[in-house]
Amino acid sequence: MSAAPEYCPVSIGVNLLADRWSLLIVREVMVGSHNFNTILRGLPGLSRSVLASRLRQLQRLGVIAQVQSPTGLSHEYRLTEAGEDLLPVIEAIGGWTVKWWFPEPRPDQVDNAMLLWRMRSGVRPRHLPEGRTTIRFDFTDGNVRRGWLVLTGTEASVCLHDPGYDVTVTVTGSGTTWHEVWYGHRTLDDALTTGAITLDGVRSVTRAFPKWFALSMFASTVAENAEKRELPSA
Amino acid sequence: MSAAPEYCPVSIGVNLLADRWSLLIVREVMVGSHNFNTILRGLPGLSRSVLASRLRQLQRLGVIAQVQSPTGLSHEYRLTEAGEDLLPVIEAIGGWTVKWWFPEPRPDQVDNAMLLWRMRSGVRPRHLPEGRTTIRFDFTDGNVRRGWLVLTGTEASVCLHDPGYDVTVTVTGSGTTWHEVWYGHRTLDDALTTGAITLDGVRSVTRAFPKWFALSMFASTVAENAEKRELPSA
DNA sequence: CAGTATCCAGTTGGATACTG
DNA sequence: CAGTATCCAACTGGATACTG
Repeated sequence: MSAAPEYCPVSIGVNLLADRWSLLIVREVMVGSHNFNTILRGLPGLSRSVLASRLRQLQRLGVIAQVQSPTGLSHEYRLTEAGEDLLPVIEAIGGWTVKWWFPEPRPDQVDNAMLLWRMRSGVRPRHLPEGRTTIRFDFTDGNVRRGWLVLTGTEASVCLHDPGYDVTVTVTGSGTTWHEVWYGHRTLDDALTTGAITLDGVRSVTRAFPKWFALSMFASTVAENAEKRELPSA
Repeated sequence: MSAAPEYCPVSIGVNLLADRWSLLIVREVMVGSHNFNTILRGLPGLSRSVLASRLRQLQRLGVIAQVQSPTGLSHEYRLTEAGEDLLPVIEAIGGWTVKWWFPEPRPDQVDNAMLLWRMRSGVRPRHLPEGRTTIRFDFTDGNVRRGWLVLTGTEASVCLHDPGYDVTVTVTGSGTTWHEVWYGHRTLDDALTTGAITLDGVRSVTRAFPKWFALSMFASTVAENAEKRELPSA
């Protein structure tokens, strides 16, 4: 902020957005976290005061807005059109990282709770039965060994303690395997046929699994890169 | 750096690249600044110590490399393939800014010297005569009132004092007009036909002006946005 | 629950002088 | 020219407690 902001699009943009949290907050809102504590939960390491300050700035920039929630009782954070327009920036950064800086996860990077949190936003309720669907994940390794994804037509939530609902499908596999699948290092098909991951429960839901369960937005890029590396020069 | 880096492409990428200078340094190298002081010159507000530190980090990241210069006497900074791959990130940020945060320049944002510096990297020597071409810019307003662009087949340099060469073409116009043209708020054609900018000198060079003189990489986007704004809803 | 206020340690970064 | 070393002021950001 010391130097006069140069009149140059890249320079201005970098000054507005390029800090440790702004884009991550935008991404978090983009994938479905719409209130303060939810955003905070999705961004480990971010402190309350910094989030508050960044939210203010992003509102000033017209990237995020506070709107009345459907109930009208409260308000929530939503992206404006300018905020949605940051998707290409986020994709470009993620795409670059995936190409140049994204090895398979080390064991200490495996965080099952965070993975469930990410999975939550990938669910496509259109391909699920009416009413509530409860998926229980049994991880055979990692920091958290069991978690629930509770899905209704409009909402997806993560529980780390038994919510008490009937379990529609139980998913078993190692946290490492799930990370590899989610981020595209390994295909779901492969993990299922080798038995690294197993699905048990209501048939219609397990069979449609790949339909309603979306992977990370970078999974296909990671997979392509892995292929290229295996075929060094065509 | 306090929190454990999350295993997520966007998060990792943001941590690696999203600071006030890294991407701007990459851009500066990309457009033709290959040594320390040249980069420094292109980035007002950046201090020597910070540049040194960022260059080290970018080398560590494999984005920039120090290579022997053609003469072999010295070395220079060049982008690696990973560095060139950051172009989409830079374009995405610049594109977003141009769409949402890029009004016409205020008078105090007009910096003719910096504009010449930017123009330097847009020159396409293919469309210029053999040998040296010297363009003199006479600005009718702004911080710097006269500047020279000295172009050879392989190099383009900026002088703020008379280099002494024969002037091939003299360009006259206000700094504000040039900013508007360069960044796409106004077309060169328009500025020439209204006489806001005039070109004098060797005919073949003036006639080919739009061929060898490239505008900012965002000029076309700025122009498109301006059009859209004039036709509110089609 | 959704933030704000306060405090303080740690880091960043600008200026300047210096070295090879 | 191409950086490095040093110094110090300013800012950042985490922790915690507090308010509506």
